[in-house]
Amino acid sequence: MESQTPKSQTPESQTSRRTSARERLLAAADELFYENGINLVGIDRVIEHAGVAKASLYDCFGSKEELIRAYLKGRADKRQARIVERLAGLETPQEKILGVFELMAETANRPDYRGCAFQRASAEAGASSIIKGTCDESRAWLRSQFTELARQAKAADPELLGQQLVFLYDGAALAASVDGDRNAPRAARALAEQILRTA
Amino acid sequence: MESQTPKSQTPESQTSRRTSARERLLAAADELFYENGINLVGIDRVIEHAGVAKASLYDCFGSKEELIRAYLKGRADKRQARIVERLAGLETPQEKILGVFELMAETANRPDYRGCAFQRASAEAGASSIIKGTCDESRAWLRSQFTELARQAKAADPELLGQQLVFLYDGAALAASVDGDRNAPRAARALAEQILRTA
DNA sequence: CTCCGACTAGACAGGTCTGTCTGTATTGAA
DNA sequence: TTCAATACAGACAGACCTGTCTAGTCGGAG
Repeated sequence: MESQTPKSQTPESQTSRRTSARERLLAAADELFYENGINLVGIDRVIEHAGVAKASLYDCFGSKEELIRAYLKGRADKRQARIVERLAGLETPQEKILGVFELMAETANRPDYRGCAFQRASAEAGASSIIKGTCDESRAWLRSQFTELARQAKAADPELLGQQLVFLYDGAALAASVDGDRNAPRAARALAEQILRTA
Repeated sequence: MESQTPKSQTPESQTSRRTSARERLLAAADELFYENGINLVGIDRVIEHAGVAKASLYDCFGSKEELIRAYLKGRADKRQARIVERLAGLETPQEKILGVFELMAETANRPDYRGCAFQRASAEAGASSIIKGTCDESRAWLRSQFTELARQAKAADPELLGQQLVFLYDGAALAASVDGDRNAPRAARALAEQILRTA
């Protein structure tokens, strides 16, 4: 332990406080942005909720837009991981497709559910291609999952079925949040099941 | 023509300029709010685009929120009239249901299409129950139309089918605007047709 | 002709927003 | 101990926002 790799030790402990501030900022941003919308939440509210200085925010992220991007990327990664994990436990492509809707039903039942973060951010993002691009990525991933599962289910037109399943997913998420219709994901699941049966 | 009804003539000519200012404001609001979102468009841009003084705006509407409400109400009325007119020319409830999706396909093909105004306003509206309420009204009306048509089509569960048709409608509108998927309404129509056939 | 209601132009107040900057405290490493 | 990095608190600038207010213009009705 003399002085083998003195440089490789520093980054971890050096960044311990930095990541702490960064993580607190991300957690606060996630909570506030998702709850109230990205445009109605100012920087000051975020740093106050995170218990962090304003300068730290701009050291870590550089701009509000970049903080929003990081918030959306975190949401996207978490949703993707949830879906992948759920699908891994299921056998047939039909079960997997329905599994996505069941997962949404569970998520939508949580009291802090406010709908799909990417739908809302897309609606709020004006000319910011950074924000819109992050949303598009996540949407494209979900659609490709549905399309691939439709292909495995030997659908006549997997692209079309994938597209239609996204309609159901988006429509149910919207109804669950905007209309407060907690049963929406189950109704969407029921329709997906019907489609898969007749297809 | 001596002096029969001097009082009943005045209101029309008196309000001619007022309505003109009001209509110009509404037209400008419709264009700017729909194109850019209600939160990203300031009062100054609206009055400049309308060629109207700021005081006139506050004389006519009293607040930005009320202007937004009027803009949404106008959109709601126009959409409702379009749908009612289209349905009147169709015979069976099945045709009528599909007619709503055909109407959306036509609307979504217009170059200035930016998706459903109520979806976007709902996402942007924070705590404003006035704005949210106006959106909810229009959404509820569409859903009741679908449900009623489903009942006429002798669906086993008209409420459920109406709900599911709204999923398709919302999902297609979202895909058409957010993903730029111009074919989305036709894909939604195709699925609606399939559901109606098997039901 | 005179008055009144609608409209215009634009200054102004008071607030919020993002982003920058100064200066200080802590902490681990050399 | 000394140095550098990290984070802190908070003032500040500059822009933008909504909403109010003053003052003046104009057309039509009495």
